[in-house]
Amino acid sequence: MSEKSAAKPSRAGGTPARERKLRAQGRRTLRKLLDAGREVFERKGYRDTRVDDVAQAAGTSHGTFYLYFANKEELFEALAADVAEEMEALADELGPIDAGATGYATLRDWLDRFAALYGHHAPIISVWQSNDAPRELLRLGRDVLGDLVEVLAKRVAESAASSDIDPDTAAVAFVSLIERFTYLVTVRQLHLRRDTMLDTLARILHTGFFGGRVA
Amino acid sequence: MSEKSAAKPSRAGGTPARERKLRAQGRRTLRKLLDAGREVFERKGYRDTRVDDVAQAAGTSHGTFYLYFANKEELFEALAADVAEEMEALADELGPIDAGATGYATLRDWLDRFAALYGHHAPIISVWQSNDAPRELLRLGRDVLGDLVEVLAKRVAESAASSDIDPDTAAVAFVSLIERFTYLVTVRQLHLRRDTMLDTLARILHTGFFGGRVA
Amino acid sequence: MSEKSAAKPSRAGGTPARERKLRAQGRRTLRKLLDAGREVFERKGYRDTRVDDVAQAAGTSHGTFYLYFANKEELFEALAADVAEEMEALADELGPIDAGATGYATLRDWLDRFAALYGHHAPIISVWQSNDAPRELLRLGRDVLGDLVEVLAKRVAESAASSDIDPDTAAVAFVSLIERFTYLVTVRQLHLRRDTMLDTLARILHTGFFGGRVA
Amino acid sequence: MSEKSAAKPSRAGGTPARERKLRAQGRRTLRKLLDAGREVFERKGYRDTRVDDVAQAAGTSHGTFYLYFANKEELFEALAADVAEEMEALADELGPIDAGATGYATLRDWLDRFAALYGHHAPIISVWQSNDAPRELLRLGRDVLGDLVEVLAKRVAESAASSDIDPDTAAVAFVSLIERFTYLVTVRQLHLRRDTMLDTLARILHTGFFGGRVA
DNA sequence: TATGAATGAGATTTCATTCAT
DNA sequence: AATGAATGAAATCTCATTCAT
Repeated sequence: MSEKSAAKPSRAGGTPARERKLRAQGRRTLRKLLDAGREVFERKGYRDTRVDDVAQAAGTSHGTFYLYFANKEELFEALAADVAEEMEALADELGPIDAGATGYATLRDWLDRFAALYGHHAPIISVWQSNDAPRELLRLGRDVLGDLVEVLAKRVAESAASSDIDPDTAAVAFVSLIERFTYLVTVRQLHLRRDTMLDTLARILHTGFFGGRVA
Repeated sequence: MSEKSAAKPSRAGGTPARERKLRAQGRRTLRKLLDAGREVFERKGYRDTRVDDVAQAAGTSHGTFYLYFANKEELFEALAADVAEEMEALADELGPIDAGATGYATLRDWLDRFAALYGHHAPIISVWQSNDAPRELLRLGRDVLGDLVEVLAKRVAESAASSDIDPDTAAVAFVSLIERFTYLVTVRQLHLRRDTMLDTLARILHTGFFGGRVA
Repeated sequence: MSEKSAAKPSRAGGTPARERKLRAQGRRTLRKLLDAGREVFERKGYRDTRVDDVAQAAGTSHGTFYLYFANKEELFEALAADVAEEMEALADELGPIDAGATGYATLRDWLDRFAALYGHHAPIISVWQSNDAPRELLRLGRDVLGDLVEVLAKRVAESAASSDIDPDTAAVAFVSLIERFTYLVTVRQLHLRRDTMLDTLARILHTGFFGGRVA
Repeated sequence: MSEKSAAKPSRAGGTPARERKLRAQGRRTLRKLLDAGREVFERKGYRDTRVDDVAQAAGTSHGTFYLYFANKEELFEALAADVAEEMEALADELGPIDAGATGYATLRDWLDRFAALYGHHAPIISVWQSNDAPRELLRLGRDVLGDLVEVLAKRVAESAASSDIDPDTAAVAFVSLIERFTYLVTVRQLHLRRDTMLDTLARILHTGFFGGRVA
């Protein structure tokens, strides 16, 4: 389990911002733009977000935006970096999963936190997966994914089920399941009770990936 | 119904095409545009595809495109309708899955066909999931998804595992897994051996969702 | 008073049609196009009428149109020529207007026929006045106008009022009044009772232009 | 109300301009676009005017136009609003017309000003009458017309001639005459001496509509 | 630091006209 | 004689980015 890193990557802003030393007012404007970015990306999606929308939502002018970010993509990356960091931290927090009740509990708890994190950052995450995202973002998505896969492959390999299944394949499958499931529930608004959902997911994953036995 | 329906929806073309009567040459051009569409959408993604690109790839002029489709979206819909139809047909072909070797075999076989179909149409499918697709396409994606979920919920409900898990949640989870997994492997080009992949997936899904026991 | 010319100018069609010898079918198609033209020009106005609209309304194909007319303007001219002819004939029918009851009656009767003719052909007429009509049409409008003005200037010059007013100015004013008035009533759909309208117009014109005295 | 209102409606510009706060330079550009609009509309007519033409005439770029007006129609409306305002002010200035020399003089004077105003704004006015103008402009034209008709109906009703003629019909006839007459003289360039013209018009209108008696 | 102003490349779409069958 | 097919010039509008104050 890694330490939560204190400083948010986004704090530095984009290239233009980093080339200057920001004073109080500058930092305030930077923050307003980041907040506005989150809000607008969520509302309109990455492609349909205009730099103008962000500037307006931040209560600044169009020109000001370019004092802090080189373009829309850079703003998004700043936001995404925060999320990626949190995601990677969460990946590190997944400990070994045994086939018994403890493993089940550990798994369910982790899923709970995963879902919460995803729910919180869904608009950002759903962009970096979205295929027609800019290269740089795809890379970032791949990195986060890679981290998750790596941890999971290790956990699966340690587990009781390791004789029957290929850990790497399984890890990708595991991530696929939780990622897409959470996406559908969160972004596409499938309505399912949270408890049922977590119980069922945990049960399936525990049984399917970790040789879990029902108590 | 597991019959393959003979007529492809796309054959009719878009609104403008349907309002004219096409002769041999017209049908040929329509076909060229559909083929070009597939190819360009695959290469550039939906958003980055220009009507001009498609026209050019089809070896026709700009204006000709609009003789057959009202706009880019209509072309995409024509292509997507074909895929949706095939997907729904495949959903109908999934029979009951028991907990034994037969169930495993049935499942593996079906996954094989699912992966093949997905692989063939990945560029189309990945668009209609992609969040910032136009409304109409989202609806289509949701329909296909709904069909899959419906069938799967039924199969899970019939199965041995039904006492521990909620069939609807499970169905969504199942679809999430196979859809996203196939996406990652196909579009994002994760390299895994096909047999290992299918074995592992089938094993996991059989155990996790259908109470499967290792032979 | 001139003879009504028996043959309608439009019968010959446009340049392409005149370069061929039309047989029965050809003449039928020509007629269908002329009728369709009238109808569509009326419905959409000159500028917003598409050659396609006319062809469709005539139940023929786009290409066929060009077998009979070189373009939209030529079709319109064919239609307008008929109207111009009728207008000019009507101008010739205006006899002398004396200051007494006979003059009043003559005037009222002629106005009645003018209004009827205008009402029947309003869509055509309102185009050739409309300022952004093509040159050729403007010329045609000017010709018709010139005819009316010429006759009226003569009638005013003959009349009792000729000492106080300039016949040419008066003629233009007269035509302006009846033309625009009829336009407003017909095309812009001002609702006025026909009898009141004719009585009032005749009274005003008789008094104002021809020294008419109330009986 | 016969006060000239100080502020020109056009000063505010179109929708986009009103959503921004203009500084000195912005106001200058706005003005250049309005002037250019007047000039180009006059030269080419509404339909044949391209946004590009206006931008070029204003010495700005294409995109700049859209910073101030949403489209060609909005620019025209801004210009037309000014004219409409002046027209309505002029309508309000027409006082009672008696049958004697005073009435004649009042009428002649008002006609003089009407002709001057029309002459100044002919290109704008001739568009809003022109039948295939956009809806919004037709409405504006109708409003101005309505104002004129209203005042005139009142003046006619008060006058000596009111027993013989219907004031509403007469009002429409009056407006028709002066509007179309001025149009023909101004736009279609009929050459008549201004004095003769005004004398004749005033004489005719005074006699025909207001029971005027020659001195 | 902030912001209004300007730019222009680029995308979409329409439609008159010509052509081949 | 008829008609479906193709073309491409032209017009509209958007928006990321740069500039000047």
